[in-house]
Amino acid sequence: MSAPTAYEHHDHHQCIDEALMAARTVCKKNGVRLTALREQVLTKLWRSHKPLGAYAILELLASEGQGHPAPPTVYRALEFLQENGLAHRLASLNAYIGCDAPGRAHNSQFLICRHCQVTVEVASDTISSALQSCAERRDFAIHHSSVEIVGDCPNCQQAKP
Amino acid sequence: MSAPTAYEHHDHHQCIDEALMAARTVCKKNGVRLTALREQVLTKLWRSHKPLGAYAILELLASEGQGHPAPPTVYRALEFLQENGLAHRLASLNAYIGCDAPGRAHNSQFLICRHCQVTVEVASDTISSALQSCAERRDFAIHHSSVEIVGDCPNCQQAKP
DNA sequence: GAGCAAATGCAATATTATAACATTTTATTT
DNA sequence: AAATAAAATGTTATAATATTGCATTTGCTC
Repeated sequence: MSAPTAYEHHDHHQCIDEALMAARTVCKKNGVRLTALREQVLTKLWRSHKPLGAYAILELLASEGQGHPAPPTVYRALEFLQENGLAHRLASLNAYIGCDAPGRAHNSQFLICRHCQVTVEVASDTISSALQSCAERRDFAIHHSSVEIVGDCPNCQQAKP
Repeated sequence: MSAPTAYEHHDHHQCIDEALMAARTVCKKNGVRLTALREQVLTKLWRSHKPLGAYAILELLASEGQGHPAPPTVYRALEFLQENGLAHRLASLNAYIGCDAPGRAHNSQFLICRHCQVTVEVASDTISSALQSCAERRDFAIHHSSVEIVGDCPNCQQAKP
């Protein structure tokens, strides 16, 4: 019984709830505070299986009554979430997404659909070790890596072939 | 007798010249025009083994007398160079770099030094096929990918350990 | 050289992100 | 519980990156 991928129909409410629970656990363990604002931002990210831009999040917050926050508010929350492994930034999109596996070591890659933008996080050991061996061969010491694979997700391949 | 990597000392003038020759060949083959402006931008990219931001290129152009071009000028040249496989955009840096192997199919990855910014393009089959098999397993059809590995290059590891 | 397409110039503006400083909230110490 | 320190958030302004739309020029074809 593995978790459904974003492409499959699933109980999305539950999916969000689980993410929030996991986030609380991680924050407790890290001795940091998952404040209301940070939790709201994380929720926005999880409501969407698509990456959200910082300004999109900003609008979502504004549209939900919480006043009209300014950019730094969102960027700081995103920074916090990233530092604690609860969210990722997708460089090729300038957008952010909730992390699939908070708490676990982070060596993830992303499959980004160029039609529907649904984005799936994967943690492929094969890819990781390919990166590692490529770097080693060149005496390069990896600090972190960004692997973003853009293409057609299963749904969109069917839809428009 | 393989080409030197960016880390090694080498005849950089020759390195630029070769890149320009290769670019001319590619453009002829593609039936497109390597105009003066495009060639200047490509030269700027090759003068540096470090990725350059669009506005940095803009300043270099300005500082070399050619009037004071506006952003679209540079962005259009960069777009052209990318379309013809002569340059790449590094998403994680919002910066651009000359392509190492113009003409050849493009399946490249980047090793970016976080200290000196020297960036090396590699074309690892191991990585490519790892990406491919990861995607296949999820019925994802790759269109293109962005692999940017950030860390410490050989020189900088020695310098500040 | 007239006509057309491609390239460039140019002005304005959109989008993404950060800096600097004031205020508020939370936790800690007394 | 009041005083203090630390963390988080609010606010304003601005930096950095990128694009749109339209005018002009350049180079090519006939």
